[in-house]
Amino acid sequence: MAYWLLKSEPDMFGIDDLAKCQRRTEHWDGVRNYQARNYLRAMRRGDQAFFYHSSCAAPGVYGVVDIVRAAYPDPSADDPQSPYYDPRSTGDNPRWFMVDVRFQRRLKRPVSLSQIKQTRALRKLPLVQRGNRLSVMPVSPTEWATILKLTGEH
DNA sequence: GCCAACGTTGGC
DNA sequence: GCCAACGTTGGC
Repeated sequence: MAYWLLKSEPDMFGIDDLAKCQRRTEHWDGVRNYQARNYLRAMRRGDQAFFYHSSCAAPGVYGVVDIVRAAYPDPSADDPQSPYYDPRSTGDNPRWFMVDVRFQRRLKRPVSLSQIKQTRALRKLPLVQRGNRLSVMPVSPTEWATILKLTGEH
């Protein structure tokens, strides 16, 4: 099983929105960056991911989600009405993919970006690397455990 | 709102 | 293939 981190702007879609979804499950669609897409495609059912809130007053890790469906074509790429529309992606040759994620839990104590930056064991996280804007990134088992420790949950 | 950093686009 | 221009991300 692998670990990941998924960014989202809570004003658009936060961890609490996911908890309110039917079956607490939603498509993680709209990813339009090739590196992030490749990570999406590497995800397997049963993987876990941190739900990270970005572009907000207190950026950080707020919850844990389960990957409940591996990558499949993102239909918003084919929808001219969608902000994620990409005419270069076609039905028989899809360019963009999404996974399904299910709410697992909210962290009792979120782990802030500044905490993450202050933690030596997390220095290699793409999240805190200079200029990094990846919205989907891998998290090593050690990093995963380190972040959970920071929540005080163990 | 500012701005640094980055990815993408498109002319050549 | 180069690279300037542009748009986006995201912390502050």
